[in-house]
Amino acid sequence: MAIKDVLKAHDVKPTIVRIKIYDYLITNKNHPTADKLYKSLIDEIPTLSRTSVYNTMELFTRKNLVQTLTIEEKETRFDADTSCHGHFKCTECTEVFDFQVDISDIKHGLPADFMIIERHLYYKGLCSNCRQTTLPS
Amino acid sequence: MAIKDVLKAHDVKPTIVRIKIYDYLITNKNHPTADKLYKSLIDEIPTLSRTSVYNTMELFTRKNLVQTLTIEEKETRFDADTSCHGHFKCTECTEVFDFQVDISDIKHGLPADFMIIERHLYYKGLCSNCRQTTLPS
DNA sequence: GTATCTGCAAAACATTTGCAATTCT
DNA sequence: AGAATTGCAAATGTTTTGCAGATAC
Repeated sequence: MAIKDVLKAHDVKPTIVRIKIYDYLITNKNHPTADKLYKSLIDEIPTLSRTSVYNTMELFTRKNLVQTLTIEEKETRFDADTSCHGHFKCTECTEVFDFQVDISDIKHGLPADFMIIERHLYYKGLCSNCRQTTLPS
Repeated sequence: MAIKDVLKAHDVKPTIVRIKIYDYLITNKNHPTADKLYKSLIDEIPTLSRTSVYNTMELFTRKNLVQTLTIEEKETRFDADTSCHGHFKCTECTEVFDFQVDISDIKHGLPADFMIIERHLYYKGLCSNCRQTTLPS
């Protein structure tokens, strides 16, 4: 399905800015911050503003086209994969990796009448690469 | 054990500011932000500054006296319970609840050579109260 | 031509930094 | 006195806001 049709299917009008941003997200599954999106796209869209990136991501989140990741304070990241999965952030290279996990049926101690809408699981640690580099023992 | 001894046990010199902050955290298990801590303690310690709150929380985190919660962008919260447990944030009343959960042995799809150092699980939704209030059906 | 989208500049906020004043031993 | 702690004021960095100009149907 073409990108513009994905946007339309989520009730989002396909504009240049939105198509390019969504394209970036699904092409580079790298959980970018707003600033990273801006810097990555400014060459392609020289008139792009940070405001538009924020506007777009707010819209995408509302329309469920992306999910918003809050792993580290001061950096909101976006993920075009809205399915339920975990995130691993390497504290050394700062890369964020997706991982598959089923957290929908974890036994938890919450009262039964709490309504759970979103579930987030993230780990922090060292990825394979950085583990070897920083702990050369 | 007296608070000052808890601090000493974690290699933290017990000063008035530090004792009051730690006292607040274990007395009100309400996952306060830095600003909430500041506002809650300014009456008791009229010379208190936000800087000291930040300094203290950074020290406490480093010395493993508290854990830092990042659930929502733009609000870092602190929890004096450093054991492994989940957090539920009610999006209506903004309250954060602890819940008991065992996530140490969740089956995940990460490569075996990733070194996991921290695990965080949080849910968002509506607590019992707000569920009744906002969905009166 | 009207509604929506975009972008600039300024504002808002949380957090950090540099440095001076204070406190503790 | 000397080292650590504290607090002020200014700086930083991210996100938001108001509004004007551009774009689309």
